[in-house]
Amino acid sequence: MENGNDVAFDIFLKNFKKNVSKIGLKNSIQKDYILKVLYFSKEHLTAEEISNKIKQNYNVSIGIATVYRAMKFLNDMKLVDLLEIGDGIVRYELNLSKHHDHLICTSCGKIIEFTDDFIELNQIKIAEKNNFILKEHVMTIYGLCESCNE
Amino acid sequence: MENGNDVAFDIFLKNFKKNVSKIGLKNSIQKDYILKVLYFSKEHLTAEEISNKIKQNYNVSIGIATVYRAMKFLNDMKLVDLLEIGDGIVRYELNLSKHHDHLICTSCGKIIEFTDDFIELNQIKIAEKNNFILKEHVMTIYGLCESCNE
DNA sequence: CTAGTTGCAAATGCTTTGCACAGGA
DNA sequence: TCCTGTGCAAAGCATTTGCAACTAG
Repeated sequence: MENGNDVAFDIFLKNFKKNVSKIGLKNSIQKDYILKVLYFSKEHLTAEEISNKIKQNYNVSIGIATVYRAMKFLNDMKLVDLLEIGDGIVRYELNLSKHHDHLICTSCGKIIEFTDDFIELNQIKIAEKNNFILKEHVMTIYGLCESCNE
Repeated sequence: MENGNDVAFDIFLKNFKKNVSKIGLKNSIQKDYILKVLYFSKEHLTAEEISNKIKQNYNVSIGIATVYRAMKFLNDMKLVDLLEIGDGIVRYELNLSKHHDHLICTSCGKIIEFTDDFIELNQIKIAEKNNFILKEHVMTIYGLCESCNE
């Protein structure tokens, strides 16, 4: 999958490149690899991990500064979400599907995603009640996962 | 208030000191001032701000390292909660009342606290559904506050 | 050709830590 | 006295930035 062809990813990448061009910016092989790694990774990766995976999987070296700049760019484009789990290192994930939140194991660091329609609805009410124009929300639940609780 | 007497705070501080002694550790004037500032501040303060406020309000200088060490200590004692709003600087608040969440204005940085029983209940269900032993949760809603939306 | 992009290294800025000294118990 | 807490400065680390070289359009 990662080294072969994936039609969905190809379409996604093509679309991304088109949008980049549309706003007058330039595409690069580096951004392609970064998106590829984010797309095929189910995990929430740090900048360091993204760089390492590109090296491992494709034997291409990308400067860490480039990764950080790409993440900022992708975040501005609303294509990437940031996740802070409290250890001072920002993790990134592609924002392809609908909004979801996270369940984090405080013992092993495992991250599980979940979606909850009630929370999605509730945040609107809370924002309204406080006269806020809602933008987004982050909900993170901390606990012990099944394995760590044995 | 801040320079006068506040019975509630005095009791709180006395109790804190008793607990510190109970676990065989030592009290210090520095921790007293740090707690005092946290107690009377309605805001969520950074380590730097805590140190500055102590200097301004009481004309006492406390090393920033001491503040960080105190925050870690107070956090371990579950007396202080950390708040990360995404700018890379950790903010602290005394955890005296029941759990609450935050509404943050992405324009001016204003922080409003709110409590929502539904969210409190819902997190339990979500944790259970994923076989997690619930510890705590953090919910943060981002948006534009009234003033910033004019 | 021209402006955005990359890579490296240096700089930044928050937080932590080593160590000598001060000060609670 | 003994051991923890403090203060300072240095170290650590993730992230950002300056700049020269590179490259897409």
